[in-house]
Amino acid sequence: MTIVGRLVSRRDMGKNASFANLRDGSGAFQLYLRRDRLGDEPYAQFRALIDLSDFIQATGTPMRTRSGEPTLEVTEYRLLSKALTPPPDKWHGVTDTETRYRQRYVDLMVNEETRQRFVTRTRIISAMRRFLDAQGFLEVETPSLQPLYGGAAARPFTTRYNALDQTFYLRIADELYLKRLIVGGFERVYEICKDYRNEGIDAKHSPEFTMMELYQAYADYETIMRLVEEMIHAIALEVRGEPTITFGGRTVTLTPPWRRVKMRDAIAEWSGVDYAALPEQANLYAAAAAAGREQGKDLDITPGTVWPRIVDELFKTFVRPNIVEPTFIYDYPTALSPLAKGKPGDPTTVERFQPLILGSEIGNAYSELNDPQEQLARFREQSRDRAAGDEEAMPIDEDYVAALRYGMPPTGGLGIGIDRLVMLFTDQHAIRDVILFPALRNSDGKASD
RNA sequence: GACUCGGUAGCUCAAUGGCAGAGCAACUGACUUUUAAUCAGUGGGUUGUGGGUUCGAGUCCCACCCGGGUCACCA
Repeated sequence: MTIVGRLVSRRDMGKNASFANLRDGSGAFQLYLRRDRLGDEPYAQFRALIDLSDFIQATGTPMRTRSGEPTLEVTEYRLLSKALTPPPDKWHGVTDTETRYRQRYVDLMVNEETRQRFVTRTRIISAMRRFLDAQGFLEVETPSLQPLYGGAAARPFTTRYNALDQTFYLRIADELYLKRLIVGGFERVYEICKDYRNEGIDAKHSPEFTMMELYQAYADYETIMRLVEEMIHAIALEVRGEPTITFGGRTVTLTPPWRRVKMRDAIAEWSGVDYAALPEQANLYAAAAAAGREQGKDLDITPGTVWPRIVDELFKTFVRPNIVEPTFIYDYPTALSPLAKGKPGDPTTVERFQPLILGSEIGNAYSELNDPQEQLARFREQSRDRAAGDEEAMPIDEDYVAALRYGMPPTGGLGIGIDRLVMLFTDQHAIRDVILFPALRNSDGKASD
């Protein structure tokens, strides 16, 4: 029998024998090295030259020790590659968060739990791919470098495209490109890719994050709700072997159908405020502030806060913490969603929903706005907000409007934040812990340019 | 960006303003079924950086750097 791996521990017993453990991707295996089996010279060299973290290949005969541990009694070994830096403390490992992020390879080398977490991340993504592929979705690739950004409300990273001698932006979303593909005749497309938003970093936000977006022709947001609950359920079965997840000590079942609650009803139920009956900003503000006082909740609003922000704040403060079981919150105010299709006969509301699990928003979906004139009007509204100082309002994408003029079928769309989903599945409360190499400032403190 | 906690040996951590230490790792030696092996010994430090107070600073003060947390920002 021959095995290879990294030397992760050793116990030398006198001049004539050693135990050691080799680890490879499948686990660790014990070696027993005796001078009388290996020969004087090779054994002496093992003692003198082989260090922890070296990669070696060992050949020998399988045996069991007194305590019954499967062990390879080595007759021959070979150094495959040499480690110059010794590994961290064998018992305490590495706990320093900065080291774990900066030198993730050390974290992975030492902490089995970290390795497992990233394996789970990969399994979640491949389960998602399998599910979508089986549903007939076509995985596509769209540009990361875009002459015009759009598809979300966010500040972009800006860069220079030398060959084109033009300013480009790193994508904040792939939405507008994917919908161009729907116009082009693809009926089910998806893309799993990095989006980049030039904004703050905290436990739930990383400027560089992974998103899955999909678009399905001849579908609406109700179709997408069914797809989401089935997909997340399927991923749980595949990754965890059961339709549940446990996060922060709470366990929920993901079996469809999930609860469906209208945004308006949810806010009315938990805060007592019916925003649809209060179209005037001043009235809504007064009602929200009163509800906050009554329930002793601290709302982050001022008399100047715009109407849609107050609705959002009501939702965040009163509703979100109470949504534990998987739930679709649906039918959002139009002002929050410039790319979503309005509800028939109700210009104040769009066909949009967000799936919530254990208080966490794992995605965003809507019936896509496919009316070019309406879309242009919404873009112009954004453009006015932009002129008024809203840096996150979307720029007008003339070519996207031109695409819609060729006709886009009724379409349902979805975005799932992969990192947040992985956080839920792995019970992690910091997004950095599900990203292999989270962005950190230069450790020497010097600017790099 | 604000507040707050932290940064000491390769790793995990100690040290009333008074000689900078332990365990693991490394190195030397003992031990041929150990597994956090055991035992004896040795070496290892610009205490994040730069100033200041003091007879004396890891410790107190100021500025800065890096990281965590909370908040703000981010639907």
